[in-house]
Amino acid sequence: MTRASDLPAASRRDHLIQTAGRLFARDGFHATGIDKIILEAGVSKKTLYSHFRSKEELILAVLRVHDSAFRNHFMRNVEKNGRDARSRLTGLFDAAENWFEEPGFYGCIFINAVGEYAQASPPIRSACQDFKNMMRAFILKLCREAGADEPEALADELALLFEGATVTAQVSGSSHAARTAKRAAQALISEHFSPA
Amino acid sequence: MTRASDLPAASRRDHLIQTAGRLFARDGFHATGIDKIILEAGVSKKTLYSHFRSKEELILAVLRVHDSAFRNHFMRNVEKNGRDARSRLTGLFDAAENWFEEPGFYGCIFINAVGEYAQASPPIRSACQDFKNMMRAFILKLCREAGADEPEALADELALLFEGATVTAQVSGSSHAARTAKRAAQALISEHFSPA
DNA sequence: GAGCAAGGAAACAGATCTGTTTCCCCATGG
DNA sequence: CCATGGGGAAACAGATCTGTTTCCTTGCTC
Repeated sequence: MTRASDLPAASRRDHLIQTAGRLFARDGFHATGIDKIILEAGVSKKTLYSHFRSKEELILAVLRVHDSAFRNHFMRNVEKNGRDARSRLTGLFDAAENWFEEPGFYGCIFINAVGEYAQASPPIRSACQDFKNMMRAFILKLCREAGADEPEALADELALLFEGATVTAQVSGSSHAARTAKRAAQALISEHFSPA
Repeated sequence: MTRASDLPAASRRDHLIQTAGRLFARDGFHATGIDKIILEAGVSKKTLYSHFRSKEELILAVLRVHDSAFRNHFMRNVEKNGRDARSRLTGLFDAAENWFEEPGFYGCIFINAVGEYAQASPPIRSACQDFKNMMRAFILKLCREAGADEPEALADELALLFEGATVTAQVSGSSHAARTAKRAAQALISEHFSPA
């Protein structure tokens, strides 16, 4: 068990964000009360509110941290396992499969956040849009590096497959959608390269 | 304004489901209190609880009604606008575009429900899985009627595109994803037919 | 007109929510 | 040894949540 009281303030902040993120992902945002978060994190309410002005600010911090952490982890995974640029494109969906099979996978936290806060909190909605834009930019970079004919069009299509696989994995509770997406991606990719 | 008090009991039930569904879709499930629902529906709390044992039961009723209503509406739209069986496959995404452009579009209510209740309420999760299975079955039927080579595989792929477009439209607030999905679908479909 | 049933309005109960404040402990530095 | 300050525990405030109950009005039927 992590002893939060032994940590310096900066780490305690990270620890809170980590804990809150896990609970938000698993149970949802409204369903996760502040009391549950501080209990799980082993921290007092006073400490939480010394780091975050409100629950909304904590949610935003969770989303920001998760944004960069997930993208780092995911991009590294894709870049490492793909030999050439083109195989990295299908590698997107191998990385997705790994993600879906992680024990703490409850779908994309940004999509869930939009479902709960799209109308109530524009900043939260913006954070989610930012994430999707960054992911799309990463896919686009891969498409360019692979030399696709219309990289923008291909990136949009692959991003759709990725979203679809994520949601389907969340609802079904199975990672099988990743394989379907990969198969579809292969077909789409081969259409976006001039005949060698 | 609909005068709820003038309606027979059966219609009042429908009216409550309709109203609750609109609020759930727009603001989320936890964020929509019973008080807001009865205020908007013009009905007393006593009446609501005479029709539904609990909020969860109301949510389940909303999901069940929305399931059949949406599928009816959507299937009719697809069947009507597609001349031949194959054009009905791409027509899926024309219907999606229409859906995304409706004023009250806030994404797929089932996906949002899973985000909020996957862990807390197995019945709600089941209702969402049922919906996704029915949609997949409809797409599969279209694939078979069109004479696709591997209808199951194609149906899975098109369903992924459909999910991806829905989520992307929700997060971005634009219906553009429907066109991207249609373009990708055309490529996938052409691969699933033996060369004429 | 009398009786009856449905439903609205609103009080109520009890839990839970976010966020603030108080009090106390304890470690650290002079 | 003492002062200071960070943080835990918990009370507190005030709002809001689900769900129940009470009381009253209204309209329908006999």
